[in-house]
Amino acid sequence: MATDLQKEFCSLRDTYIEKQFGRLNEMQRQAVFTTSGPLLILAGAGSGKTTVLVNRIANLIRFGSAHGSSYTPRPAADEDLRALRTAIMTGTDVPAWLDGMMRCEPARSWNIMAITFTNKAAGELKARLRSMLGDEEGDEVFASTFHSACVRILRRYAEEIGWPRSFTIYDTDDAQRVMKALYKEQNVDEKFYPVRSMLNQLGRWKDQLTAPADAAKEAAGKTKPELAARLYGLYEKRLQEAGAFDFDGLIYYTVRLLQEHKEARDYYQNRYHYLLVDEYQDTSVAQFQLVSLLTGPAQNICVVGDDDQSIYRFRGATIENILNFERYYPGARVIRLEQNYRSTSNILNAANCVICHNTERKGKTLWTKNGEGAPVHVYQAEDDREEAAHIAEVIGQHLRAGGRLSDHAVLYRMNAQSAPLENYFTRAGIPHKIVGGQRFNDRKEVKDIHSYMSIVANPRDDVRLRRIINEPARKIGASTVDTIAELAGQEGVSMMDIISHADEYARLSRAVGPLLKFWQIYQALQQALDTCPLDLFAEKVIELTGYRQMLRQQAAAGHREEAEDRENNLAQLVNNVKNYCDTRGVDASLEGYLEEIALISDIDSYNADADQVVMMTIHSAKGLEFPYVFLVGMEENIFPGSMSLYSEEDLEEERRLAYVGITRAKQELYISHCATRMLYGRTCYNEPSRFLSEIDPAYLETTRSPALERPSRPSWGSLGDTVPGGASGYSGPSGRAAAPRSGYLNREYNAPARGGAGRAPAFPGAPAARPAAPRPAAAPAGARRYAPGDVVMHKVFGRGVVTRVTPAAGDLIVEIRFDKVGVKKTMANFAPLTKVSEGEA
DNA sequence: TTGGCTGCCTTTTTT
DNA sequence: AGGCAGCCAA
Repeated sequence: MATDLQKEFCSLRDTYIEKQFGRLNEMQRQAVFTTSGPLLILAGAGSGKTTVLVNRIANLIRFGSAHGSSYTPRPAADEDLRALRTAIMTGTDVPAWLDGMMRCEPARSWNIMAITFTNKAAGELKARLRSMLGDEEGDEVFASTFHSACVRILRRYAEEIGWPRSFTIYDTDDAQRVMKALYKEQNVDEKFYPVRSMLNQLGRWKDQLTAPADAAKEAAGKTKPELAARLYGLYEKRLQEAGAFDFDGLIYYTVRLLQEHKEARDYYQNRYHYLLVDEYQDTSVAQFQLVSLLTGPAQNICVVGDDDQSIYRFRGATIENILNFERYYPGARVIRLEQNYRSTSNILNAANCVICHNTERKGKTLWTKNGEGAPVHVYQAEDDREEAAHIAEVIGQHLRAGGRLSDHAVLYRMNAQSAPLENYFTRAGIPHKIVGGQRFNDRKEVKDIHSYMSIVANPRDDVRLRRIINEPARKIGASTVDTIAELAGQEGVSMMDIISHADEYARLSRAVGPLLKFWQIYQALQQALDTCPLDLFAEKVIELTGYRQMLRQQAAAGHREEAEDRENNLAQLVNNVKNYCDTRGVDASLEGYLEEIALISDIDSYNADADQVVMMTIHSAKGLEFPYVFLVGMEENIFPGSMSLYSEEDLEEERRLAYVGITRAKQELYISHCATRMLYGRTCYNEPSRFLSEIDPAYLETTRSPALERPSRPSWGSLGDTVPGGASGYSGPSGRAAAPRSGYLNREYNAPARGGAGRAPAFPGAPAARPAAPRPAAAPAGARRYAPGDVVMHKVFGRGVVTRVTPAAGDLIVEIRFDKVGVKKTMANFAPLTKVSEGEA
């Protein structure tokens, strides 16, 4: 029986704990104080879910389930109450001797596991835990991505399920190579069943935990599924032989391991008492199963997600996980976080309007105490180029008013849309960064060198071996490689084993020279690994394999630009290895490095600090926020994409994507669409997106391009205003100069390759052979010449004075000191620049 | 075996 | 438009 003193102590303790989390709103606090049992937090965009996660972990560690309980480890004394009251009043921590009474069944930090989807999210979580709990305690919480968590588990138990401890991780490209090899062996026609869709199918099976045998049963009698199921079995076998997992395999086999091996299961269930899962709406069946296996009977599982932001259904995410959470876990608590701290109400209302049109959702309406803000700007552009110009102009206005470039993000549906924007931005001299698209580690030369490094770490890795055995060319052709593979298959050894005694096989006699030479190179690499630090090893790989020499030759043979680029990328690779060594110190290992690069992506290295406009797909932008967001290409066939127009489910996913895009904006949102656009080399006329018409016009402010107000005028009629004298390219005095290679202007130097031709289009996409005739008088021939002292008007940066002019690559680099935004460099032929007055020559 | 040319296809993609 | 795969000629 609790004494009155104890009761009072508990109530004061509640007050104290509440105050510790006083900056949270009521719903957030409820989420934090629900410490045990299954909990589903439906967290709307911008509702502070990371804050909730971090605070919930902090509460688990500092107070456990003390809040709202009547537990005290010993009878409370007057002195205890007094100290507690003081702490509450002064806002200080309780004295150490009270610590024991403040907590009930607290968790230790190493008993907590938090799983996210991206390295970036995991990193952010870790950083915030460190700052809340202190470095030491914060680091002890296991926060990682699904995939790294699985790698960690498999590194411990892989042998239990027949994989080597030092397994390799295959990316999509590796997987494709395996599948293509299988197609060849099995005489499957790629046109009958494209490799991509085949791999998608296998991925879906793995996401759904369907084993090859079950897939075969399910597929019986249907030609295509039967083929897929057969290849599924072969593919998995092939990967096991290579000692590799693909991305889906990492999850799939971890689940299998935990299902089948009690010891492994018990280990993790005893180790982790509390599980938290972020972005739960993006989990697959397999990931759900993984989580529930790790949770064990205690069911202390907390998942955070937003069904309205589920945008990876196409990759196996099942929105049902979130919709059915309560069915899986009877008695689960559901808490909705609907207060938004990010956006203005106009932006939020627009987002709500759009998402309301979906039927498959839990239902949730975001609101905010932030003001109404500006209406959502909708701009109808003439074409994609003019859309870019308009965005640049708006950014320019903000800059002149003191805004920062990095406050602006341009978001699009697909990577292909970045090209016209990027063109305009580089030419106008607007610093920008494209996130996503071709990743550094996906570049051919980088992948090649990594493949060499992989086969040193894992000689069984036939896929990577095939990749580089003739790269650079060493007279080991496809037929030789096939023979080796066949021999390896017959003898049940790896291809490298065959190569190491190539001279013993009559069938390889023709290629025996090159093969033994390759074997020598391989041995030299192994030796280099044993004797050098890792970064030097990487350097030696580039050298010993002849890769550098090959690039040098290509450079000499007239591909200088490309070959130099590649060599620079390899230098960067060596740099990355060095960085890896520096951060890992004595723990650095080849396997560790390869694992890291396999699991890291472009968005992870996105750094919001650099003052640049960011451009990325909406998918990549999930989880990010920006004061000013431009949502471009809001057109039917683009957004929603033409592939999704005929399926209600796909359309709903597109709509969620639109919702994600809209809710990235904090202060102002600019949505634009074009009357005309170039897509796949074809001119398209797309209607404005249906998502636009779903928004109540009360939240919108619509403007059109001036060019569209005069529909009879040819479209280029307006170009002259923005690009004076565009047609008469000034060619640098001596034609092409060597391109300097620094700064954000990098790509511009290459751009005007058509340089001195005199008929170069003002912009890509502008009519190429436009005669000099219909151009406004404001742009006389020769307007492209600038001299220091000239006063110019730039469409984005405003008024400025030319400080320096340098000829380069058939164009002029004009350095201008702008009144409002400081010194910038632009290209004379392409910048939206007008001369106001001549300087003193 | 290599390289060049032609013809095809084109979403999104945290890992 | 552009990147890639596949085919053919040397």
